[in-house]
Amino acid sequence: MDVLRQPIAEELAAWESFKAAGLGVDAIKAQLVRPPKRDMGDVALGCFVFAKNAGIKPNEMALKLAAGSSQLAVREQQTANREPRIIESATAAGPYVNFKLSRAACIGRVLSEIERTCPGNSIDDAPLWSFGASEEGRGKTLVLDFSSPNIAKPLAVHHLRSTMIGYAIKKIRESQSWRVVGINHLGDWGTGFGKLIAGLKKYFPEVGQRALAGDARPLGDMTVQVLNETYQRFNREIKENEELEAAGKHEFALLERYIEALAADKAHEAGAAGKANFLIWEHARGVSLAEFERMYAHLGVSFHVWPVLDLHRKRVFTDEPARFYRENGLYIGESYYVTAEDLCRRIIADAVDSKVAEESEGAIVIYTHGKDQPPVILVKNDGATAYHTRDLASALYRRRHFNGDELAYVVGGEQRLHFAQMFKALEMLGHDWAKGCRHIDFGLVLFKTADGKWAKAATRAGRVILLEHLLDESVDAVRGIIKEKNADLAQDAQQAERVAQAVGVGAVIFNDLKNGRRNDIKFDWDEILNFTGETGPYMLMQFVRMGSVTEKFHEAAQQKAWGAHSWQQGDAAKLARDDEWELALLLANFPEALRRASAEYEPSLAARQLIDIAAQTSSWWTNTKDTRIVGEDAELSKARVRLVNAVRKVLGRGLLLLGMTLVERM
RNA sequence: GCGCCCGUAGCUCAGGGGAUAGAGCAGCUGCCUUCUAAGCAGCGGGUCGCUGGUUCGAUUCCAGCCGGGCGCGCCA
Repeated sequence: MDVLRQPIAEELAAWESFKAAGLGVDAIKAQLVRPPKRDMGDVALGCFVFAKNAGIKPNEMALKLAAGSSQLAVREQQTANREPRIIESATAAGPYVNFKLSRAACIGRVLSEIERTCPGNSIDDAPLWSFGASEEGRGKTLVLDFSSPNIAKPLAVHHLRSTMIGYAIKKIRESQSWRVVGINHLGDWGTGFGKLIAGLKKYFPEVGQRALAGDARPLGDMTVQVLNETYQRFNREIKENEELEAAGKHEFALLERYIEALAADKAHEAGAAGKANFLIWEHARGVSLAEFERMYAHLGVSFHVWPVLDLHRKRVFTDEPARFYRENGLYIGESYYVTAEDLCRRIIADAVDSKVAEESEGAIVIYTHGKDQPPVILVKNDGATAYHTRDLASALYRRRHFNGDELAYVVGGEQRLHFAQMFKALEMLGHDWAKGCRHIDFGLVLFKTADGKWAKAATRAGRVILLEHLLDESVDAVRGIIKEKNADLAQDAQQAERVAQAVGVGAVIFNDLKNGRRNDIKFDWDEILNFTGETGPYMLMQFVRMGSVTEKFHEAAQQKAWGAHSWQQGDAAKLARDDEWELALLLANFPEALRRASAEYEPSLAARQLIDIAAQTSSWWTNTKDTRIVGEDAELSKARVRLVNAVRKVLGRGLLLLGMTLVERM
C-alpha cells in the first residue's frame, strides 16, 4: 500500500468530510488497513481513534467520513488535468470506511514507480534497482557486528545465522540510506589460544621448534580441522592433568605480553618464546581466515582486514569509501583491542577512578545488574583482560572511528545477558550513546539428540554440521534437479554449475531468513533439502519465469510486429483481473515491508512480503494459462508483460537484499 | 533457585487491541501438445498453553500458573 498510501491519504484529506473532522494526511495514513475480505473493498480506514478524539462512536464517525464521497464528481473536475483520481467510492461499514480504488490508476502508479526506480533489464543491472529506497537514514551510520566466528574452529551451520542475518540487515539498512560499516569481530584472542599453542607444542613438537626458529609458517599445512581437534584433545587431557591448565595460561600470557611489546615497538625485549607463540597464533589466524574466505565467497560476503594497509604501512583505505563500505565489511578481531590505543587499559582506569568498578575475589568487576547477578569482569584475577573488556573497548573504538549512531551486534540469543551488561556498563561509565547500542539476537540451531529431543549444537555429542557440508549437500541436490528437469541447462555445464551454486546456496540462505530471527531453528535435512513451497528455489523460480515470459514476448513481438519493447507502453487499464490487482497491491506494499525490516532489524519481514508476491505471481501465471500472459491480444499482452517486468524487478531487488544470487534460468 | 526468551493446525511458522485467525510441509483429489509442474487448484485439519485482569471489544496488552529453551564471575 505504500506507493498508494500517501496519495490515498492526500486525496482523502481534501474531502470536506475529512477537513471537517480535522484529519490530516498523516493521521489518515496511520489508520489505513486492508479489509479482511476482498469484497469489502480495497482499503479500509479504521475510525476508532478519530471517534475517540471526537467523542462519538466509531460507527458514527465512519458514516460522517464516508459521506464525503458524494463530492467525488466535483473532485473529478478539479483533478481533470492531473494524475487520475484513485478513490472511486466510499462506504461506511460499522467502525470502518471501506474504499474502492480505481484499479487502472493505482496499477499505473505502482508500475511507473517500479519502472522509474529500476532501470535496465539484465540481472547485471539488478544491483542498481532501488524500489523501496528511502532517505530515512541519510547521514547516519550503523556499525554492524556480524558473522564474528572464532578462529581455529571450522564454520558450522549456526555461523550462517549471524552471517546471513547480518548481511541482509546491512543491505536492507543501506536501502534506507544508512551508511553501514560491517565488522567481523573475529574471536581470535583469549586463554583458549594459549591452550591451543600448548597443545600444538605438546602433540606436534616440530611446530614449536619451527616457531622458535622464526618460521612464519610453523603450522606447515595444518588445516583448521586439525587445529580444532588439537584444541579439543588438549582440553580433554586437562581434565586428567590439571597442570596443563596452567601451561595453557602461561602460553597465552607470553602471547599477550609479546603483542603488547610489539605494539610499543619493544618486541626485541619480549623474548623468543613470546615471538614463537605469536608466530603460531598468527599462522593459525591466517589458516582460519583462508577457510572463512572460501565460505564467504560462497555466500557472497566480503571482509577486509582493518586497518587496510599498503606495503608501506600507510592507510590506503580507498578513493571511494562509501562504495568500499557497501561492498566490504572489516575484519577487526578481538586481538586488535588488546593494543589499540590502549583502550582496554583506559577503560579499566576510567572504571576504577570513577568507582564504577570495584575489586572482588581478586578481579576488577562492575556490578551492572545488582550484586546477585554476575558482574562484568574487566580484569581477571590473573591480571589478564576478559572478553567484556575487549567488547567495551571495541564499542568505544567503533564509536570513535566510524562515528556510529547505532552500534548493533548480530549475535545469538544466548548472549543476551552479556550484551545487557555491556550496554549498561557503557552507560555507567558515562557514555550516553550507549542508548544507540542494540543486540540483534537470534535463535539457536537445534539438533536431534539420541532420545529424539532437540538440543543445542555440541561438537562432542556429534551434534554439529559444518557449513560447507550443508552448502555442498544443497548445491548437490540442485545439480540433480537441474539434470532431471532442465536438460537444456544441464548441457551447458558451466552455466548449470553457476545456477546450481546460486540456487543451492540461495535455498539455505532463504531458509534461514524467511522466519523471525529469534526462532530457534530445528535442523532437519529433509526440510532443508526440500525445495517445494516457500523456499529459495521457489522464489528464484518466479523470478526466472518472469524473465522467460519477457523473452517470449520479444519473440512474439518480432513475429507479429508489435515492436521490440512495446510492452513498456502497456496500458495498466488492461489489467482487470482480480489476481492482477492483488499482485499490484502486494508490489505496492514492498517499500513498507522493507522499511519495517530495516527499523526492526528483521529481514524476515522483507522475505515474507516477497513470498506473498511470489505466491500471487505463481497463481496468476497458472490461472492465465488459457489466454497466456503473452497471447494473441497485443494490447493485453503488452500490459501483462509490463506487470511481469515489475514483479521481476521487485523480486530480484528483494532477493539481492537478502543476500541471494539471481539467475536467468534454472 | 534467580534472570531472560518462547507456547497459534499432525509438523515448521506468519499474524496481532477490532470485521469469519492465515501460509508452507506432510496426507488425499484433480491439472503439463502451449510463456519453466522446483508449479497451480481443491479437501480435511484450530478451545491461538491454562486461569484471572484491563477494555465497548483480547489470540494480541497485564499478572499468576503450567510446559519448553537459554543464561547465570574470571571460556569467548
